[in-house]
Amino acid sequence: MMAPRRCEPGVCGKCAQPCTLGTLSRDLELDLRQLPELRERRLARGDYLFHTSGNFESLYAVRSGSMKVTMLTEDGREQITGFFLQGDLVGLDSVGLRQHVSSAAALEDTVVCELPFALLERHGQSVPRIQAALFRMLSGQIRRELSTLLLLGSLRAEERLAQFLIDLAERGVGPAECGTAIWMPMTREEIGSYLGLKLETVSRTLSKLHREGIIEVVKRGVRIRQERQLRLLAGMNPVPAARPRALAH
Amino acid sequence: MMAPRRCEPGVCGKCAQPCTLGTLSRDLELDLRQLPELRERRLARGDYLFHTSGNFESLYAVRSGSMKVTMLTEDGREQITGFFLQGDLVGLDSVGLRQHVSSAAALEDTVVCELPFALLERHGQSVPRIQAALFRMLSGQIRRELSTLLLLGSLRAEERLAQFLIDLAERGVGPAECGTAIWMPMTREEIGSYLGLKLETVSRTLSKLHREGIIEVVKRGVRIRQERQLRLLAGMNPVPAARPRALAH
DNA sequence: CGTACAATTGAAACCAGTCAACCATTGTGG
DNA sequence: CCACAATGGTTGACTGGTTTCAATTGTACG
Repeated sequence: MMAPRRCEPGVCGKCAQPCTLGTLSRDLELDLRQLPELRERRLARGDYLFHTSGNFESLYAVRSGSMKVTMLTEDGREQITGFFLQGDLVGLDSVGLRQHVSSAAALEDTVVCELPFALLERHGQSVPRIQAALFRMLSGQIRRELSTLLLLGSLRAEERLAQFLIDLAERGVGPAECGTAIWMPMTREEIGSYLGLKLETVSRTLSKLHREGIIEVVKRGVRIRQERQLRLLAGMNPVPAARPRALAH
Repeated sequence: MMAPRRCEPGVCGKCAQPCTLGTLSRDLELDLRQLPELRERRLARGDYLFHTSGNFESLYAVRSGSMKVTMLTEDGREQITGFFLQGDLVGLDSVGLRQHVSSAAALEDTVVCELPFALLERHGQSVPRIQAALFRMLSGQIRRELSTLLLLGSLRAEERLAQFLIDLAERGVGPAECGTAIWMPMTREEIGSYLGLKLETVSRTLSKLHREGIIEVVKRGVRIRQERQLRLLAGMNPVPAARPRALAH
């Protein structure tokens, strides 16, 4: 029922079969083929890829499955700062530091490719195109966070959810339109943590959107019924933007 | 009355007198001395350094004064995504793109040093230390935004203001303590835009903190009276963190 | 089968937003 | 020089969206 995710070709090091490396596969494809050091890691739901304060050594490209990245506030509460789906790059927030500032856990069975940052840095030094690609990835992360920042700063619950759903949809296959199915691998509480809402509010708001016929919700599956209405709620132009991948990660 | 700002030595290109370049002066000091291309720009309050959709070409280091960076939501509202004080680097959010995704305006009379990004990129290519410094700056921006994200996602008005004030204080001279004076070059509305609050709420909350004797507010000047209480409100440990510069920008 | 977890829904409390009035400061033009 | 408008700030009363607390149902997994 739920949509399969985009799968761009590209072979990364030791992975036998073709795998998706998202931005990386676009930006570094040719050069990545030549990197022999890429390791693969398999995670079950709940497994941590790294923890806050652990040594930072690698970025991770999500091959399949999905992850959440969390941070702790100084007084001990946990908040999700991003969801990472197939093709996304995890770990950019700790570049330049010895230790991770966040933790990453799998939301479901997940496979990632490990990209040692020292290696990327070294290659960036000799290949301008790779250095530029690394800059692009870092600044891309900045912009995704800025989108979330705008969302948290000025939108109401309904609008946040609408934007969240459209973002999830557009990170799947093709543009979000009527009938598009969205798979949400995270709990209501996790959605709330990311959107700055309580789980009850998430549940209530999803129910409301369902009741109004804008979406159809069945557990963690959502189907868009009135794309136009949903975009309107999200404060977006009715016409899909030129470059989708706007929010989250 | 208000505290002077930290002033690290370092000479940047054409600027005759020593100037503060913040992170840059720490990371690139030696190499920057050799760059002849650095231009200086002077802005009056309200002047824009760049606009959304304008060509992205340079980063800007704030020598004196302060700036605000704003973004537009798709439905046209404006939100401030960061304040930049002396020594901060403006423009990182558009690295890797042709056009700026944000606008930057001076909050008061301000002087900035222009750092053409192509130049930095070129130098990063030949000098590993500079490439690493650029990575650090980009990832530093990511982490500052993540702090703001946590703030917007889980704190109440009072807590947001407390954290905002401590951040402003610590970006001044030395640690925030009782008696520390803070200068806020922005309006209540601008503070609210950044913190996800309405200007009335900002005003009311500042008044409340004043009434409780935690701070003293006189127009745009604030003096910390009960540091411990303020940190408590901000959800911070009473003891100042090892590395201050946590939030905002 | 029962425990644990996820999700839904209702009712009441509360925090922040909205609307509005008022004051202080600044700058402009008659 | 004064009048007046524009801007920034403060405060009050009211409204409303979200949170909080609580009860209930459904679902997965041992």
